[in-house]
Amino acid sequence: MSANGDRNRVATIFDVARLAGVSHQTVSRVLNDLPNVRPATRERVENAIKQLRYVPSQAARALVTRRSRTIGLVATGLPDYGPSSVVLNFNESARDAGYAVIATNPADAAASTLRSATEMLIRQNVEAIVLLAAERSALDAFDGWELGVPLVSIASESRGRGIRVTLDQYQGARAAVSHLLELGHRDVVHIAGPVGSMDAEERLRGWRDQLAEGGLIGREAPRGDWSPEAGFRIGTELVREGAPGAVFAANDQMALGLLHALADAGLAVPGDVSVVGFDDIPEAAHFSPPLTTARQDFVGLGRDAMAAVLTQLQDEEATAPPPTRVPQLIVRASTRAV
Amino acid sequence: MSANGDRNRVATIFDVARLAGVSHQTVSRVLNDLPNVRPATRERVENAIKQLRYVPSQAARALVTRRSRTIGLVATGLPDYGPSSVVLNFNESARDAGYAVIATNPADAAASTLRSATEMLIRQNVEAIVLLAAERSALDAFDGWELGVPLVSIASESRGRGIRVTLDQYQGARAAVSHLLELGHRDVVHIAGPVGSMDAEERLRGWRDQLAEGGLIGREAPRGDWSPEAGFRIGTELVREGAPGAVFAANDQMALGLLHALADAGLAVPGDVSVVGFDDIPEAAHFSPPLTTARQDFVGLGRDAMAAVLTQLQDEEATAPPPTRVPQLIVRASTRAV
DNA sequence: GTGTTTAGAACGTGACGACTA
DNA sequence: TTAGTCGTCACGTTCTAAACA
Repeated sequence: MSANGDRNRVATIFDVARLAGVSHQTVSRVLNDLPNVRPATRERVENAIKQLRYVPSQAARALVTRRSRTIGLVATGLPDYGPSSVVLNFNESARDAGYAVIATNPADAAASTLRSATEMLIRQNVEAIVLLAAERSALDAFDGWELGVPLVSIASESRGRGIRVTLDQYQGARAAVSHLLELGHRDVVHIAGPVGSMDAEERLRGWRDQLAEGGLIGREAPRGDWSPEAGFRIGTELVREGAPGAVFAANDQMALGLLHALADAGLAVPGDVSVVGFDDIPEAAHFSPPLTTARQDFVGLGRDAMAAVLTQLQDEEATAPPPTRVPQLIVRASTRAV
Repeated sequence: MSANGDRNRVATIFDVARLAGVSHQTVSRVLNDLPNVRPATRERVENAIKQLRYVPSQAARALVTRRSRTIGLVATGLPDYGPSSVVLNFNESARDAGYAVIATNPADAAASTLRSATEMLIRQNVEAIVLLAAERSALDAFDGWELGVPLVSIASESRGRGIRVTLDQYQGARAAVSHLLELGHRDVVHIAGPVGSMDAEERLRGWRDQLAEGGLIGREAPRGDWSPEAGFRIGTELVREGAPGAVFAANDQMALGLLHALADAGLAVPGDVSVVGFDDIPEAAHFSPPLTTARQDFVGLGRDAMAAVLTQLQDEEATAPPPTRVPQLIVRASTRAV
């Protein structure tokens, strides 16, 4: 009957106070590391806390301080490697700053889905909301919406409200294409990401601009959806039309599918076709052949996002935007001079 | 000055009550969908809520109901595909059940790290804790620890306290090896995962038992750490010792590194060596060659975990363990009959 | 009576001013 | 004066019981 311990009662600050022979207010001072507590008193209180296995009620605390020590994260694009890494690193940074993270992963990027996911976070009284936005529409869903808390968006376009942190997709793409041009390639096809993806648009723009700077105009392939399957399908089409000398794929997964299609067609990489990807996922170094790609600093991005949150929460105006991080080209074996 | 709107005051239940011309208690009834509210009254209250953009304070609610509507998730093994998928699907299931998830990702699996991460969740007054445990030591860190809330662990071994949900690594491994045996292979090497990983141990055991049932004893390769690099390194060593007829790699990433090493050595897959992986990551279908592997139902696992939480939260004893899910072998082009 | 509504008492903290040695 | 301590109040909700149509 009572084997599972039916003492539901949990110790409160008053229980601690009684056991330590002080007032609850003194216990509160100890809990919050405030001064003006005699060391001996402090010790008695701390012992009582340990003895009763007392844990302060975050609910009561939040009620009176109006601070939940909680941040809401709306993350799209999971479980892909990039977004997953950002979430992971954001969580770590938040923990280091003493915040807990309530994460929610909308099933799709529809405005209504995003809003209801966010409303759940608001109901949980998060102190700020971080939006990891893959698609432009995700940003738009927040337009003209007064959340009541600061908003930080991780996105490749500067639209909508709130602070933005980002990785420089445009420069990353230019570096990738520049590498191919330096190798003497002139026919550089781009397999772009899906319409509506801000990363996809920026990489597409970088590809086009870098080619234009060399007086070239690139062939546009159909756009993919980031998946290896898309890369394979589009690669197969490319081969049918006549394979280009070089392909810049908008991410590593599509590059993988492309490699598959080229191999199936009996084309050698980099012998016949040079391939560059984007992201540097952990698998990329062991593709066949190992992939040249643009590495993104997801760790830094997660940290930037949390730093932006803290700025919003502490200061009112001091919003020096974080320095934008530029992807770094990792040259492996999938590219070669013509 | 006041451009950013210095009205920090947020509407309370009393403000709504006043505007609707009712008592705060009636508003509460409306909020909680309780009966005995006249339709006309309900409508007036709902209008007032909308007009004031009122959001109930979860803190105040949690204080009086002692329910935070929040679940803590301690996740190890991120950002790998498997754990990431489980987290993603658990989050969705939790949201469907009306719970928010506070996730924390301990940097390492040391007991102290795990405990402090968990203590943060306890301080947030989560109603239950879910432990996504890759390593055995993670489970051990919770041994003999009275959390004060239900514990559900997602793990491949049944040790420690709390309810456990799992995928059947052992049967998955047997299916993989069985496939190779049916193809006529006798020399089936296993590249196992790291010591301490429960998944690794179960897959190793499945490999050994399935071989033994055929009267065979397998060669043991050095153990890897799940990474493609480990697969490449161990693969290179295998080649030096004389390549086996078949290899069962404990996960797809190591299988990828192995494929890379075999290709470098000029060995054909599946011509010279057959390879089977584990997980079926999205990339696996486009490896060179496409990988035969054991697909895991991470979606179902996440759901199982949330179902277990709800069971713990609602009933006291009705703990029918969830049915264990068995991985499904996906046969592609990396295996062939001898 | 019965369906609706109301007033007051918790819940467990932190803020604040007052009290003591 | 001042370091240390204490008592009262407020935070915004749900619960309980009583009052009203």
